[in-house]
This record gives sequence, C-alpha cells and structure tokens, in this order.
Amino acid sequence: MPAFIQPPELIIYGKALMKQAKDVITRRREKIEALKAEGVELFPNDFTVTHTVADICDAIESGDEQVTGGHTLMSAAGRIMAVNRFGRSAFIRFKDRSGQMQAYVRQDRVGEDEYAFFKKLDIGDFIGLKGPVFATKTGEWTLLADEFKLLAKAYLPLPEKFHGLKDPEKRYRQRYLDLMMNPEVREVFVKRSRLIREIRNFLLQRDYLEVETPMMQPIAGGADARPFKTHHNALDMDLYLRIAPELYLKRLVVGGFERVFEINRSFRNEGVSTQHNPEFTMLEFYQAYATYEDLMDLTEEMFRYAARAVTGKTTVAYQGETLDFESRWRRMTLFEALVSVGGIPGQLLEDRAGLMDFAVSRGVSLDRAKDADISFGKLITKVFDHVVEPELIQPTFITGYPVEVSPLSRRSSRDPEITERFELFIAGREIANGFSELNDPVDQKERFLRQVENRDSENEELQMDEDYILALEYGMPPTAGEGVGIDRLAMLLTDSASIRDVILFPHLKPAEKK
RNA sequence: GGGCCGUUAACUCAGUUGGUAGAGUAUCUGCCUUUUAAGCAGAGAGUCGUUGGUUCGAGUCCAACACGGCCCA
Repeated sequence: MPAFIQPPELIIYGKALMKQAKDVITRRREKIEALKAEGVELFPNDFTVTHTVADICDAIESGDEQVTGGHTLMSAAGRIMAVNRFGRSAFIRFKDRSGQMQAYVRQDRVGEDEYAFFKKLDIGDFIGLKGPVFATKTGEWTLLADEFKLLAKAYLPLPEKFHGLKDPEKRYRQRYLDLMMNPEVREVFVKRSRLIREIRNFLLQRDYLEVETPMMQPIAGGADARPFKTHHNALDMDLYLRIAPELYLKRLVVGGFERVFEINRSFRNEGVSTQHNPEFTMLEFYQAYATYEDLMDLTEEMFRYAARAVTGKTTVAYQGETLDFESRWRRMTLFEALVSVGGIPGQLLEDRAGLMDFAVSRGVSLDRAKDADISFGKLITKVFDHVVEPELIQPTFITGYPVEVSPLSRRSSRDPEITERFELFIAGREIANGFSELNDPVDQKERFLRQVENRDSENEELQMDEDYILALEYGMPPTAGEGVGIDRLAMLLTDSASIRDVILFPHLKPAEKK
C-alpha cells in the first residue's frame, strides 16, 4: 500500500533529482511541491458549481438554443479521469456524481499562463470548469473552458483507465478506487440503495412504522447464532451485538405499534464466505392480526415491487439462471420438499436411524456418535439444507417446520409439533424466514427453557430472556413477523456472486503491516 | 478447519529448462489547437507478498507464514 510519506530531502533537491531514477509517485510529489512553491492553492473551496454533468446534458437535450448555440455559461466540477493533450489545447474527461463528460481547454481561450498551469494538472485531480458547450467534429457535446480552477490535488495516481482496478483485495480494501474506476460497481450500490428505499416505501405505504431497536443487547436473542461480545465500561457490564432485532420489535407490538419494521445491521460471530459477512443488513417486520400465510402473499408482492424498482422487470437474470418473481411462487412443506425435491424415500421421514444413515451417506456433516442425541427436527433440517436447499432455484416457500427448530413460532392449530412458519428460498439459498408469532408466554417460556437445556458449543451464549416473557405476559396480539436478508436480496437483483460485492466495506483481515 | 489457485513497475498482465526483470497503460522530455484507449520520437520506473532452505546461481525448485480468491466442511 503506497503510504504517503514525504521525505524532505527530495523536496529540497527538486528538479535536480528529476533526471534520476524516480517512480511515478515521487515525481508527482515533486511536481506538487513545485506548485506549492509557486503559491498555487492545492485545496481551495471557493468554486461555485451551477450545473452537474447531467444538468448540462439535460440543458442540451432540451434544445435550448441559448445553450446549444454556445451562449449560456455553465460551471461544473469533477475529477479528471482522462486527458488528451495536444500542443496548445487538450480534451479532458471529468466525472461528477451524475456522470462523465468532456471538456476542451485551449490556450487561446484561457490564456498562456493559465494554459501552462493547466498542463501541470494530473488525472485524478478535481477541477472546476466554466464556459459554454459546443459539439465536436464527431458530435460529442463538450464544455469549452473559458476558465478552470484546480479544486483538489491528487497526490497519488489513479489506476489505469482501460483495465480499471481488478485486484479483488484492493477493490474491497480501497473501495473508493473501485467506485471511481468501475462504473458497474457504482451501479450495484446505487441499486442497493434504491432497493432499500423501495422496500421502505412499500412498508410505509402499508401503514408500517419504521423503528430502531438496540444493537447492543444484554441478552442476544431472536436467532440461533453466536454473538459478538462487548463491554460497557461505565456500567461495567457485558453486552452483545444483536444477532436479530426480533424480540425488541415484538415488545413494540405488545406496546401497541401493530405494524413495525426495521432495516438495519445484525451481527453474527461466524465464518465469512460468499454468502456471509459478520455484519449484515436485515429487514424485519411485524404485523398484528396477520398470519404467516398473509406474509407469504405480502412477500411475493414486496419482492416483485423491489425487483421492478431495481431492475425494471420481475424476471431477474442471476448467475446464468432466470429467476421468475412474477408467477405465483411454489409452496410446499418441508416433508414434501424432502421427498419430491430431495428424493428421500417417504418412509425415512418416520425412521430416525434410517434418516441418519441416509444423511451420512449423502455427506451431511453429522457425526453418528457426537450427534446421536440430535433432535429429529434438527436432523431433518440439516438434511434439507444439504439436499434440498441448493435445488430451490425459483422462489419457493417451504412450510411445516418442526417446533423444536422454531422456538419463536406459533404451533399449527392442526398439529402442535409443527409450526406456522415458512422459509423462502431463491437461487439455492435462504432469503427470508417468517412465521406466525408465538404469543403464549407460558409456551414461550417452556421453549426457551428447552433451548437453554440443549445448549451446545454452537450457542453457548444462549440465555433465557425473562424480560421478553414479561412483555408477552401483558398480552401480544396475534401477529406474524418476518426477516429478509437484504444483502442476499441485493445480490439477486444485481447479479452478484458474492456478498462482498453488495457490501461497500466487507469484512477483511487487516492487511499485513510493513 | 481442509483442498486448489493467486500475490512481479502506480494499474492490467507476460516471464520458457534455474542463468543480468518484460509489455501495454500511466509517468517524464520533445512535437502536435476537434481527440474518443489520440498519434509520433525518446527516457525513467521493480525489496518479484514475507522469512528461511536447496544451488556456483532462485521471480522460477522446496518449506513455513501472511493476505486474497474459488470450492468443500
């Protein structure tokens, strides 16, 4: 990493050293010192911008003859991305938040001294330009500079323009370079922003209230995951970064906010992969007097709305597949999916030992000895994750989850061992999880107790949340709630293979120190 | 945690059988007032990820480590 250190001896010798061996960075540093010595202000902030690049383009397209005839002066600013120098004139390409355009600077227009200064500017510098527009020979509308001003100097050169920046490590660590060099990367994050905005609008339109609940929690509940631990010094207490907002959002439902949602970060102290980042963004929403079936309908609607807003369509190309968000989504129970998608003989679903044998033979990560007392529900879902999940490419709701893997879900009225819960799978991965909420405090307390009893090394931090039970004891209306992995949804809608491509600053190990 | 791959100039990449480190872009010098990855002529630029080892000699072979990528668990 080119840490910028300024060795004073290089400045003193200035041009004398110019002829000797120099790398690009040293040369530029010397050039900057020379500018400073001439009294050039490297970082002024007194340039008035009247137009963005997009504004200028709009003005031209509107056909205003004052503009196209070159009578309207406009000032714009941006980063210099490319320079084509001629003897006494030059084309530059500059970029602002709205786009890129060309400017033309000629000596006979800006003056000899100014042009000499212009020649010292570098790719990467910020420049302000003022003048009319004109069309070049090839018909490209170009800002003709009457005046220009250096607005901020770049001490380091930009990556090369044609190949851009490809090294994935550098792209993630120095995302700003990735964003300025790779327009498609910028586009992904614009789309991500739009996705979140539209989901927010979708829920607001349906009378949901957006709220924020604690990220630092004394007990990390609402999901089965290992939390990060932290410490509050003044209070001398340990806290956890939340693994889910669920239990707090439901307290709000108890309090009378019948429709709430939160779009924010949760944290899970687990591995990093193309599908997992330690901090990730989740939408959770809760609606009183609704069932998990209502939420399945709502989810279809919401995803179609989001897909249309982000991609313009409801069929989405993803990594060579075409995902169809428009048609009604498949719905099947866990058991049906195991048989029809996973090809598991139906009788194994009532034969624990047989299912264990099957699972091991199919490479499910199970240890016959260590996992001997694993619950049947857990065994079933492990098999599902391994055998069925990767096959669920088109949006599919799976329902009928056993109660022992669904500690916060309401029991089915038909079968108390099954919950009113669904998970949504798209492109072979879990995207959402929703259920009719368990609002019976007695049942909830028993389920927490059973979880605590079955605690293992995977969830050793799991604790009973007495305060949440207390809230339920005051009465929670019948409610359905859901969590949606926003990063994963963003991946689908931007055709990104890795979660790192939809998170601006994904978690990486610290770079080696030199 | 395991396997495979990568790490060479500011950027993108070559580098043969182990024998003085290469290209394009960018940079610098000169020419050039309508270019589109402009052009022409010339120049400079490297701790080959790190540390050891083998060897007369290592970017290249071996080992360990670091970081990253993909796959598996």
